[in-house]
Amino acid sequence: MELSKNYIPSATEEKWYKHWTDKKYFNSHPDGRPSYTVVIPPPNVTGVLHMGHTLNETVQDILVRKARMSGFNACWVPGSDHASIATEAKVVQMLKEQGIDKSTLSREEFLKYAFEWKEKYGGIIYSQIAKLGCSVDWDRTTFTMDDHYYKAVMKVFVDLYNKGLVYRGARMINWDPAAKTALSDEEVEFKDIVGKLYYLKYRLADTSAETTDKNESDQSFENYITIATQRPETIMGDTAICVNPNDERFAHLKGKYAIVPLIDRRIPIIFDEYVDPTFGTGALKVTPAHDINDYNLGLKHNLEVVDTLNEDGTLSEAAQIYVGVERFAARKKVLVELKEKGYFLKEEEYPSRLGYSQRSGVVVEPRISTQWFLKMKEMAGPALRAVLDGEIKIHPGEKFLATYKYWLENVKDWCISRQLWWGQQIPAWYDDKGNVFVAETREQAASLKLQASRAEQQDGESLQLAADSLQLTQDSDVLDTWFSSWLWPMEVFKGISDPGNKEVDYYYPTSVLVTGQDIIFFWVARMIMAGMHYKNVKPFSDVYFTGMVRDKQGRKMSKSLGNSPDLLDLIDKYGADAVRFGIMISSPAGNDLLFDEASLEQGRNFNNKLWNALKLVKIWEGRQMAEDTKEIVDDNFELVDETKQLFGEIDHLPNEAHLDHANYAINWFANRLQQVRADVEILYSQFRLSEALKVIYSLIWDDFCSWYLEWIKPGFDQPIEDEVYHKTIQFFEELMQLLHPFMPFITEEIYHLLSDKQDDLCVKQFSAIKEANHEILTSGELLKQVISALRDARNKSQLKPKETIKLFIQSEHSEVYRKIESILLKQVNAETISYVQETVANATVVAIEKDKFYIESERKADIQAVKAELLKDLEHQKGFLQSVLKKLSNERFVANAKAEVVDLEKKKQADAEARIRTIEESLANLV
RNA sequence: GGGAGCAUAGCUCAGUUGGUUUAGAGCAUCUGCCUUACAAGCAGAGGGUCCGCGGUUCGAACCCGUGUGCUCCCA
Repeated sequence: MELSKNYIPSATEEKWYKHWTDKKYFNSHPDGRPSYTVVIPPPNVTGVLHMGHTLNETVQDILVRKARMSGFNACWVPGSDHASIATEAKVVQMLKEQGIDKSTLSREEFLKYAFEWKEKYGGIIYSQIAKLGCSVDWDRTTFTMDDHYYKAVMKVFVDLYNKGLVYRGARMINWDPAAKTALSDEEVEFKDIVGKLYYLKYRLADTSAETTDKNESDQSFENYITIATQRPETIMGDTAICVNPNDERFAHLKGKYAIVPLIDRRIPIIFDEYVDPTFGTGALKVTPAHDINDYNLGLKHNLEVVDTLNEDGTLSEAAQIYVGVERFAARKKVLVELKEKGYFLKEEEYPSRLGYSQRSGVVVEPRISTQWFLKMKEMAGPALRAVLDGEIKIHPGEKFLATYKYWLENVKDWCISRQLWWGQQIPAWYDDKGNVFVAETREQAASLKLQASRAEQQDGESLQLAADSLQLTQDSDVLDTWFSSWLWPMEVFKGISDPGNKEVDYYYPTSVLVTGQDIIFFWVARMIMAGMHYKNVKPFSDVYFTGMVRDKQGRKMSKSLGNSPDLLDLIDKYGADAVRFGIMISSPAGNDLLFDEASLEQGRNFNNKLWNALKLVKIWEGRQMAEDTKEIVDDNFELVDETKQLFGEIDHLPNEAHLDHANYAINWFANRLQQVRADVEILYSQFRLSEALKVIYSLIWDDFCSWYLEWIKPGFDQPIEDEVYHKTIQFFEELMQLLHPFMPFITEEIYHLLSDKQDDLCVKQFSAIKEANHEILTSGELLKQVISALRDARNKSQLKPKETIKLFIQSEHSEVYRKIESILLKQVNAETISYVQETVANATVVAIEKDKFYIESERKADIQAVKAELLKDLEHQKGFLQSVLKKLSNERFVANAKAEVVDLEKKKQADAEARIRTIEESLANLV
């Protein structure tokens, strides 16, 4: 079969993904095997996968595929969440473009449009997940608004309400004036800004007169108090001025009143230690409706609450002036008027922080509003314990444990209601008197009301009203999306809607949760809360936090910066395997990763390397020697003596040495493979996937391609021994298996091209790892070292690759080199190798350990260059010896250090001395 | 303001309980090669005050203190 020059990903990716899904390899059903369960962090239904998702999904796929190939019943559940605010905003926008105003629609009509929109665009994200090669069980795809999921959310809400954990009340909440909904504390992002502090004069009211004189505003400001504020547009909501009781400057104002500028409201001057006398002027204007701290002051001092803002952020009737003007425009107008009327003193720059809505991006308005809340203190305890006790392990732990702990210990109640339509409508019903009945259905709510009225009036006669005739109105708000996604690890297996079912018993708790560190509170902590509350069992054993994906310059990827590449474009350009490789190789666990397309190029090059190695091996196919099929190496990779003899007796073997050195190479690589497999296993267990990939990459590129294949490569047009060929195919297959979780497509493709297969790599189980033989590994390292040093010497002597050399080896253990002679011969392009006892004159000399290698060639050796090289090495060795001697001559070192350490230093000394002798002898020879 | 993390080659990072041949890798750079799988490649090389200062120790990239710089979280 003719193989293309380069690997073409597009040709194979679709084919294999279809094959895997047709074979139902990704579908999981409970069985006797241990489960390995992962639930996808549901991307929101409106979106497309960005680079952060790509990293995330790749990590999960690696873990899941590895588990699937290691005896586990791997189950990866895909899905998406309904993203209340984001989706509603998009649907509203779409309707607007069609000339439809949301306010003209009924709830039902709007939801019909929203579901249509979801059907149309919700699938994009799934096709991207598939493109990336993710081995999810598509039959389990879950959406947070699915019927069973909806019911589960209702059930949980009602249950928590009945337990007294969910309550309704008027509180200061974060209000998004663009989305016109409440937000939770976590949905507010604070940004540093340079704000302005405006100093304003408030006249003091004349205490002698009960009512203020209309003419007062014309009077000069003889008696006034100066306040500093960042929000002059809120002065119309002022209901007090507060000063510190210990501040002597204001002591005389006790019991006095001040007049709010522009609207002439008379407000008391109150005293509270909350006020910092050193900030601003030491006098604080108190606006209980528009600041959380002022709100608390208001509660304490029984102040009036004047809400001067509408839900869309414009000034309300209560403001009296500039009604209907947007808040920031109003600020400008108010300032102008304050200046005109002489209330304005000065302004200064002031570094501050402002809260922005995570969803709409507008400045969040603190607002008093009646909302539904979940008590968090009660939920936090078990969630904290599960992590602190180590039941759930966080990776990387040192970074996030403290954050997690702090949040849970200081958590405030969670505002769970949203003034939106897209989402689970709150299952609370009100009667005309404002009584609330919380139940999963209207009927149950009605019967609750019936019961309540029965309890109230014993008279049964008036209660003939049927439940359905009761005029109940359902709460028009929906629940925060996170109030549904916190049930995710349970409800994807219907653990809430159908508790105790077979599936949830088998798959829960899940194995690992892979997600971004930015949703540690939004989602991770709350999932742990829900899991502990409803199952009293952790939702997952490990949490793996990936870092943020940034661009090359370290900036966060964002739509506004336009620095986030399109995933499908990248896959088109480099192939899915290369994208996976690129993002993983540059992604140290838990650290942010600087995304650079160069790493994808590296991935594509790696694909190509694999492809070319395949081509080389395929050239040998059919060129194998018809041969006795006897094994040449046994299970321990040792050469079987019998086989050795057998080959020795076969006269048509063209190059006995070739088999000999091929056997050496096979033995070495077999052990090297086992060694790396063991290393990779440890790295997996520590979630150090980036390093695992690096190790595998190097094993394939360096050890397999650059060394092993070169060592066993037969001469041009020469045949290859059947056994060497098959052993090589086997190695190649094992390497593909090892790499498969990281780069599933090309590995499956090559696996099948190497030889005819009935099975698929995707589900091929890993064999047990064998203990590697360190002797052969060390020997291989020495061989590599010798080859590299001799090649370096050739380079430095400016020998062309084609020019041959005569190599003389002076060693006390020449048998070591005789065993690998033919490899050495080929690798350094020597025409002969001889063993000598004496130095060889006028040759380039290379000293390695205690052995000396002389290179003789047509080209005269550059004695000066060789000498300089040796002197440099000598200096280094002497310096090293010095440091060792310094330690050994230190009595306290010898007395205190462990015996092994001292012995090691002694060995270092002996080795260094031997090397120095070798170098000095070589130098002497040069003169 | 409170807390956490980080600082090692030009860049991105490893470096396990302090001792493992006077610090390792990948990428980038430089030199030489179109060598019969691969120039998206091969062979080789150079490159470090382990952020500064102080301490503990026989011995510190590693432990402690301190300063500086960066990042993140929280208020």
